[in-house]
Amino acid sequence: MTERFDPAQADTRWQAAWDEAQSFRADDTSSKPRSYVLEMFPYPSGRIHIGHVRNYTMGDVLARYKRMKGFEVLHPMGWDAFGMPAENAAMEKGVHPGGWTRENIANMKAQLKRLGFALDWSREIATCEPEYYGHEQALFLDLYEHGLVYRKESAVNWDPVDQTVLANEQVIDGRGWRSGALVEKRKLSQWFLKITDFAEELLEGLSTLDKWPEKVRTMQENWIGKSQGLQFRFDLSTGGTVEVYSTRPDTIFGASFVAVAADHPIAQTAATGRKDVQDFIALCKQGGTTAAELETAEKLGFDTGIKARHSFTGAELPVYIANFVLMDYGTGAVMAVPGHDQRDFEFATKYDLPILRVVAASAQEAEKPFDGESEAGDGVLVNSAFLDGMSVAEAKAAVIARAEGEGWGEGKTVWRLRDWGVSRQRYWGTPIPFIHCEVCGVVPVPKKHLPVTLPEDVDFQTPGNPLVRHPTWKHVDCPQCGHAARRETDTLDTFVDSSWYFLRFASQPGDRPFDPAKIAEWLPVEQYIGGIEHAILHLLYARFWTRALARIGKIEVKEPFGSLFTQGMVTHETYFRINDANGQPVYFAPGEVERTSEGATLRADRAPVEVGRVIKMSKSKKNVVDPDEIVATYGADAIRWFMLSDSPPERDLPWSEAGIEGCGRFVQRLWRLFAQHDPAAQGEDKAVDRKVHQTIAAIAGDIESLGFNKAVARIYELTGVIEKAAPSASRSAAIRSLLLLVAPMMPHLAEEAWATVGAGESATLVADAAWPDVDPALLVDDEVTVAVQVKGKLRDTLTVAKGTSKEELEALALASEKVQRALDGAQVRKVIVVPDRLVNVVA
RNA sequence: GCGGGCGUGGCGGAAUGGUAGACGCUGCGGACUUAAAAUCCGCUUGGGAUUCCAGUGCGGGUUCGAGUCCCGCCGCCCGCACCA
Repeated sequence: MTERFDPAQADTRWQAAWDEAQSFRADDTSSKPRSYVLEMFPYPSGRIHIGHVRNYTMGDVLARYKRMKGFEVLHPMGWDAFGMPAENAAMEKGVHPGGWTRENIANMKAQLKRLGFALDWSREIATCEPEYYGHEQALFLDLYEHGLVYRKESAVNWDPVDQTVLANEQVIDGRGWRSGALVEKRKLSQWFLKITDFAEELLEGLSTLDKWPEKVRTMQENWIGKSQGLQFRFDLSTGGTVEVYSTRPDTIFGASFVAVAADHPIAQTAATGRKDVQDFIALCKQGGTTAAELETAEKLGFDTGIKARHSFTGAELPVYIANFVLMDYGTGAVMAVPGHDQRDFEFATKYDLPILRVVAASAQEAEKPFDGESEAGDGVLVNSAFLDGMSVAEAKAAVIARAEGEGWGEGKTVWRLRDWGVSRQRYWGTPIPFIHCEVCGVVPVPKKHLPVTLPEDVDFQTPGNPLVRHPTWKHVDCPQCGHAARRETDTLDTFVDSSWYFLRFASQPGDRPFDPAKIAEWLPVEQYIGGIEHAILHLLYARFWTRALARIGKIEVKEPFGSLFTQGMVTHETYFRINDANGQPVYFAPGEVERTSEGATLRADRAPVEVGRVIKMSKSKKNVVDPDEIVATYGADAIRWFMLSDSPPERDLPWSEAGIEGCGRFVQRLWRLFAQHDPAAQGEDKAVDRKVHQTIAAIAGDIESLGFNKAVARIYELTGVIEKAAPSASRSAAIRSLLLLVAPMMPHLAEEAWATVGAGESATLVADAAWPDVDPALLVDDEVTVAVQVKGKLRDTLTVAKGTSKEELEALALASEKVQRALDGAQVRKVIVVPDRLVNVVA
């Protein structure tokens, strides 16, 4: 073996060897048990980001480990290739979205290959190719046939200057990002998927996902938001009624006004011939459509002059038009209870409306004033006639029972979850396979005409959807009546693409989306790994899509991801100087900066720069590092090792130059140790044997629970033990085991060393070698260290045989000089003994 | 605003309610070397000076014993339905 490990040549050599042997190709016909390891596929932005490296390294270690444990592993990769950045590039640089995307994919694929990931590239998918999205169109039509797709009006962000629909992220402070114009809400007829039909199922399914993080399940549960409430009617002074919904019918006696959405029929009626009302409604239409924006915007209202008659008290409640009430939510009208709802409280304060207390900590506090905010907590009902003295839950039930008995309302389950709007007024997405015919209405494209492909000749020089402007693409004949008709020009939300790609990975016939038998073999995904930012939307949509396909009989599996892991971000320090002219920071890249223990200086002028906070790597803050450069300098194994070291995988990982250097050093340290493998060495070293077997067992557990940082720490520990041990057969066996333990993490180093260490063994590639066996007899130590405390404070330790009796431990502890000194003659009241762990003497 | 999470040395972190700081990074000291690199060894929570005190964001509580459990704060991060 050479003196130094040379990653530059070893990396490419072993990557080629794996390719040639097709080591990581998943075999559908294998008799081995299956394991499907999947990481969230990337958007092809152009370059692999260090966060991808972390994500894919984790999956790779698990996939390689599973192979060593004898599983047939499916570990595929693909590209979430539709989306806005390609269109932005087209507008800014005049390149075609398709060309731009495909070039990015080629670059990123080469980058991934340089990292040595054990991926089955024969199953690579790009969602922007008709071979993928054509099947998606077929599935969309299947859902349509089963009544799970429909059209309705829904609001979008409209840029009145660019005459285009904006994504939420394109709206900055209520203005269009390019035009700077004030954004308006505009209603368009759009396509929806009936995810609400699955609300109950999706909620109940969460309880089966015991290998998902608790926090993700909680977030989804809250998102689905099942609530039991009362839908009821108030009589209006203008005649007729207003239908309202409340999840807190118990607080009905605290209602002091009624608020309706700006596009509620009552508001619309009130606006006829009233300029002031029309102006207010127009004001409500300003601004974006996001929940955060709506809820943080100043609460505005307009008193219509209409009164609603309170069902119990007969009080006349003013009816306001309010900007914080949403038409798509419940009935678009609410009974406002300022005392027990914060939004209502702010509104009431602003418009000087009564704030009544109907829930209090106790009956004695019925008249207690509010302390500047509403009180949403539990308590006892007060000032509420027949409800007085009840708990919130009892009062809810009582009000619902009364309303139903008297016929003015009914208990109703309402979900926060809304149907999924999938229409996008954009080019770079899956065309929605429908045709609009003046005679026949909305007609699905016959499946035999799929895929509906995107036209290539499009122009991005004008804002708006190029599909609408295209001279010929949208003009087709109606498939039913043959008359001239128009294609749907909306494309699908890219979340649809990522809602079934894991199925296509498992099976990819040419003539249909997948083969259900193959899906049954591979699914559910054993381990899914990705960012916490996908905790709700992507994961909920993928669960929905899977259940929808199961309901219409396409597949059997109901939950796509058996186990989920959400990894943290990769972060880095920021370096900047404040620009004197405008007070804004000017950022510098890590490569431009010399870091010292005291601070940092700019290489260019040797003058200091500020060291800013450690934050998520982002181009705008320039705190990014390029994985390719790291691989070129330190090799793939060093960057992989860094990704696994130190930080728990679910937490953020701060990148540091010193850290990667340390990883590079450790690769060489292992190489030197592997070179000491001596098959002829004789003699047994029980301590080394024990350490090795304990480490093998522990690391297997660490990898299976994705505790990579712990596995790394154990490898450091074992390395230290082997280095210090005298030569023996045990030591040589330990070196061989260590090599196998690091093989999933540092596969190139492991292959290079295996050529020597594993010479003559059946597996010629370490990629095909088996995980080392554990001798259970070697897992237990025969001696243990027991802590001795006096009144909970450590005073001594005892080294005793494992299993020493309670009585003996107590005697030994009391005999300790240190214990006696700490007791200082005090009377021993009690001795707590936990065998093999500790003795606590209580005085 | 609403929902979810996190908080331990100079830094990343470890610790089934049972010895807080494993392991790594940095820094400092030493060995080897003509020298450097590489490598190896030691020290590295604070205070007090020998075996003591304090300490896991802050304030309370439960317990023989709390980083871990409970209550109330503070700070930071993620998501909020058209970013992916």
